[in-house]
Amino acid sequence: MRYEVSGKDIILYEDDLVLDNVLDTGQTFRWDKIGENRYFGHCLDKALEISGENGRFVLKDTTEEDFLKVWVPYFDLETDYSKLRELYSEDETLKAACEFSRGIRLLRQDRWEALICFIFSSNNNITRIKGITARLAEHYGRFPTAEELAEETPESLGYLRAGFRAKYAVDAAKKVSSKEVDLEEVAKLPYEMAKAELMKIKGVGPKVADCVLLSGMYKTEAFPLDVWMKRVMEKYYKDGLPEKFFETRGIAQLYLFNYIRKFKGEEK
DNA sequence: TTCCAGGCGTATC
DNA sequence: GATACGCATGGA
Repeated sequence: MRYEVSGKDIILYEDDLVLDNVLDTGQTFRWDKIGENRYFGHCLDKALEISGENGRFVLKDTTEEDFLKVWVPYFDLETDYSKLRELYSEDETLKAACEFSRGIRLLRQDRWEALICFIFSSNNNITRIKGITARLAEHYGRFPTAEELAEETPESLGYLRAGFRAKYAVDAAKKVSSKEVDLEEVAKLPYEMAKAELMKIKGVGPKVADCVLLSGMYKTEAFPLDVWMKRVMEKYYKDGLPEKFFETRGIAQLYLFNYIRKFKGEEK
């Protein structure tokens, strides 16, 4: 990764980044595609328009300070994914998935934002999840804090049209704001303990917890098993994923998920 | 109309 | 601990 300041913009040079494979694959629900290789979205209250392809990107109207403090960590630009892919290439399926899903990265999202967004993701589709989170942020003019959301009720959140998930969001807000579930502390716990803590929140089961642990707390052992990943496991890993991938299986999951959903999905 | 969407809580065995 | 079922909403 290298970059330069160009007027009000930042120019980013990074060969290992494909926006469609990072911002439009169900890892985050806070970005909209506004053109070919062009997205507008948020990390908490920070908004950004990013565009580009083939290793060159423009972060529009971005200070160098925001770039270094917010977007470098968010896009995980300090991690060398080629070393991971080298490891993954020892496995035939993972190798194919990596070749298909070029430029995937694990987003380092805000913990609280990830928790709420993935609560809204359960038994839901990406378009609706984006709509719900957009209405939530629009209502407050920014992404609400846990304290603010804890004042709400499932009824007062009716405008979200989140269905049965509204009560889960309120429960999460109450437990997080009261520190019954202290996200700062949870992030420090080892994977299994952290997962158990998150699952104290209603609406947070194994899958949602793993998504929050992976993209909200960067625990790369977290391995979200949804319907698509269950198909992957049945088809390619009947005896389980090889042990050598355990520590980073969450990132392997990103490649496999995109592979089965976009590529194998089209084959029917 | 019916089915499904990156699941989860609850009841039941 | 495993399995079945309902759940709000909206697009296909």
